[in-house]
Amino acid sequence: MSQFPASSAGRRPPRGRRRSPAGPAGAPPASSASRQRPAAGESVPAPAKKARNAYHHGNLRQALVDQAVATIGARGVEALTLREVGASLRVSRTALYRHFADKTALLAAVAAQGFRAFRDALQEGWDHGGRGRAGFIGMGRAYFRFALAHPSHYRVMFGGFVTKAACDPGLEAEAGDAFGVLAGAITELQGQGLVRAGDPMALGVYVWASTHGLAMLAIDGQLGRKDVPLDALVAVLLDRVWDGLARSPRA
Amino acid sequence: MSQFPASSAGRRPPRGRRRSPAGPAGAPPASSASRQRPAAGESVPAPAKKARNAYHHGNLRQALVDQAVATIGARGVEALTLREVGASLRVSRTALYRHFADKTALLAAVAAQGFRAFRDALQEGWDHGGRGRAGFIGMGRAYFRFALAHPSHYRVMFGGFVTKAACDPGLEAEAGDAFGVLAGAITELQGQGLVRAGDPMALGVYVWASTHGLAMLAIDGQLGRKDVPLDALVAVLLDRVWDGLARSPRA
DNA sequence: TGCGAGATGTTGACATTGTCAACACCTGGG
DNA sequence: CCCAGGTGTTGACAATGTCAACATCTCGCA
Repeated sequence: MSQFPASSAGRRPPRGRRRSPAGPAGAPPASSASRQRPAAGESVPAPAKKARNAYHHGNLRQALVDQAVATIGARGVEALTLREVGASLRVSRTALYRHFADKTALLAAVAAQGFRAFRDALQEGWDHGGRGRAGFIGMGRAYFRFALAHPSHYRVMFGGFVTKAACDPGLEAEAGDAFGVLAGAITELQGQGLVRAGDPMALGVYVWASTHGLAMLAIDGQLGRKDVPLDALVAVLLDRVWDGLARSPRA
Repeated sequence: MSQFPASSAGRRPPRGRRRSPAGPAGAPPASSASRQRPAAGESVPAPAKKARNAYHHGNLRQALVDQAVATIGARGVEALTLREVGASLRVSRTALYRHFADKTALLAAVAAQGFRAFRDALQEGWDHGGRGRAGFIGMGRAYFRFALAHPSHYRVMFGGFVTKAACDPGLEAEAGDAFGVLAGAITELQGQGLVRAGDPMALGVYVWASTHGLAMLAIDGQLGRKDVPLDALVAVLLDRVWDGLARSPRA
């Protein structure tokens, strides 16, 4: 939604109702139980933990996020409707407000879930590639694999639907973790003498920006009728990025 | 006030929705081939008869685009409301439908106007920098100057609000022109022996993706916490991109 | 010159959507 | 056992994009 004070009529003071939307949103120190998806994974089988009471859902919060992820994946963010999410879960349209402050908060949770999976994907690509040049390329390929396999989810993470800083400090941390994988890899490559010296953060931003940029251009159809196939573009880009990153060959 | 020179670029046949009952499947606007794209900022001999009647606006189409650009620049795309655009121009909320098929079409026009100014900015940076390495860096800086000066407009151009191919063939052409400046520069640099051989398209995508990625990350606040100032990131990125592009030093 | 067809603009209406308020239900801890 | 509060429900509302029907203006042509 708007990052600006709603132009519409002033919001009434949130009278007693609004339970702590900031409480569970960020990092609820009390309930570690509500936090139950540490690893990658897209869809989750029904929790089925508590025999659903027909009134209390059991784990509505996570179910809402999963449903939102599913809808977004299938039909895009713009098609996401709170009412439909509720209906899909056999729950009224406003049940969601017991778990999220508003639609943006739901999107933030969706983004956070994406960042966790994303981080794992990057890490996997780096490790699996052997943590050298091949690991770097592997990480890059994993980046594109993720972005192109879940373009809509990726857009929620990076498309400015959620303003991280303002919205959810936890989300910013998740995003930071994903970046951390990249920054760590660069530091390691520097240690191996494969990558030039320099602030790993700045170099990491270079790498991230390049991959992110190509992913976004591809997702948004900006590369439409270029005759070069996307795979080739990815390959060229990763090669060029590596060359831009590599230790200068004569010093 | 619009952010860009109010160019009343080539008038095309009005694409407004035709509500005529007999509308034969789209009623293709004849003579769309005569479309031309003058340089942004250029003023076509506009219909001199301005404010003529208070009923007919004179040049509502361009006024709508300008107003949309202004609102978007001031308060972001999400704050853009057709009703408000109309009200600002002293025109009813649906007057717009005589000139645009829907809101997306208006955004497409906004994007197209942005692409023209963008192309000119890139060209200017390239020329002004002397069409060598300095020109390349100048073009890159111009890129960021534009994106950061008009972040919301930039998002409309690149943020997937408009799906180019489907929406407006003209828009795709405008975007292609902007990219063409970059591709042309690369070709020229190859001719000068400064840039490695290879498909200029693919190399151009590499450069574009890198700059676009950093611009997007910056605009969407993804770099928030990093202590490295943005200027430094830009400088590092352009240097790295150039190195990745430069002729391999020993082959 | 006069006129009618189409371009341009207006008002009314509607479905959709996010969100709030007030209320109902359920569950766990004293 | 009982109630405080978490969880879910219905009703309502304002904002918005868009359509339909209508009003007004302009220009090309007879």
